[in-house]
Amino acid sequence: MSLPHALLTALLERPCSGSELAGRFDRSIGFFWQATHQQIYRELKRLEEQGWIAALAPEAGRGRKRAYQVLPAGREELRRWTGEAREPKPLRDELMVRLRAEAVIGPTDLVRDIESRLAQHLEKLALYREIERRDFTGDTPSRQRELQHLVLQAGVMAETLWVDFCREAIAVLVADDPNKP
Amino acid sequence: MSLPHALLTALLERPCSGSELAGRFDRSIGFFWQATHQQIYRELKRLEEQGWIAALAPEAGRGRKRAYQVLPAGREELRRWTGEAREPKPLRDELMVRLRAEAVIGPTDLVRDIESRLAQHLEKLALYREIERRDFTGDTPSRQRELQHLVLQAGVMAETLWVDFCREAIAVLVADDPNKP
DNA sequence: CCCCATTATGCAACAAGTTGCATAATGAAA
DNA sequence: TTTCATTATGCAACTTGTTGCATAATGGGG
Repeated sequence: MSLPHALLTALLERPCSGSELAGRFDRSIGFFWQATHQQIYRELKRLEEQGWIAALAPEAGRGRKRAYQVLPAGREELRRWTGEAREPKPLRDELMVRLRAEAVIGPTDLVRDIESRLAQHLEKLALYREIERRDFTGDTPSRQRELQHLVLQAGVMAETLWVDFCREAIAVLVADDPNKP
Repeated sequence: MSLPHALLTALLERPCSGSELAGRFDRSIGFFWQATHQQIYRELKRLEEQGWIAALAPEAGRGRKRAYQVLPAGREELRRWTGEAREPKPLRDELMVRLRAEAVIGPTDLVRDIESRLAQHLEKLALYREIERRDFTGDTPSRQRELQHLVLQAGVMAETLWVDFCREAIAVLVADDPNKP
């Protein structure tokens, strides 16, 4: 149950409309939490019914844009949820299943996919580093900025891990495959 | 759509019953892919209907234990799926949402939860290292063993990343919190 | 022998994620 | 002015994950 809380967080950072939220979940928030516009609207409706958010007056422009803001009850719920004890989510990635599958089946095209993944992770790592340079350079930041930087660093660490892992995987997959040079 | 393929992989590694699969998904396979027994039975039924697996004769013992094995069509499907191009799954962890939430709300009990997580990740890292020492030490292994080792290494890398990240997070959370020493 | 605990299988309800499709409102181009 | 493209919102169906609960079969203990 994290989408409602991700929405509360995003709206506390900046009140905005459903479609703007969708855009933010495709980009900045989407680096660590993803959601489709269908999900977002579904959840916004629920949050409103629960009295955690309220819609503002509709805005001018194309469509029927309507912004939302967090109410005190919503803020309190987010505080409660943030501080509660929760279990870490174990690693769960289908690439691991595929590696185990190739182990038992023999050579497949998996190594090509991993090469493609390596490129994608390198690209994303470069993007994160660029964002870091652009947004988190300079003087002593506020606590808020430090925490935001921390979340970005998690992304950097994750992409770095995947880059390293892809390289190792390629080495293993190529080493014993008679069809590869 | 990975549970069916995880099941095919597990059954190719070793034919066994639904409840044994449930046990393996709680332990070894569960290090990189998790599933409840309800899911497993649901999926086994589907795999059987699709002609990818077949049930063997019931075994002696408590309950109604029935083992499954993979059929040629199932093996072929697993080969196809393993080699196909697939997108990497982006980072998605509610701890990131919570850190962003604390950034906008102010101090909560999140640091206590992260301290608890640090302990859990250290413990799991030690477990993985022990498994590595026990199962993957010695001479030149087969390709299969190398790939299995690789998947375990992914677990080691992931736990190491979480250990490092928890430490950084604790440092940031504690640094500016007037309620912490 | 009977009872209880354990093992094995599986139905059901609900939540959350994914994908397809739709309507309403507006702005820009012809 | 009309038409088309874009923006914004949202319903619906399905899949996958989560949790509760249930029945059948067997073994062990009293």
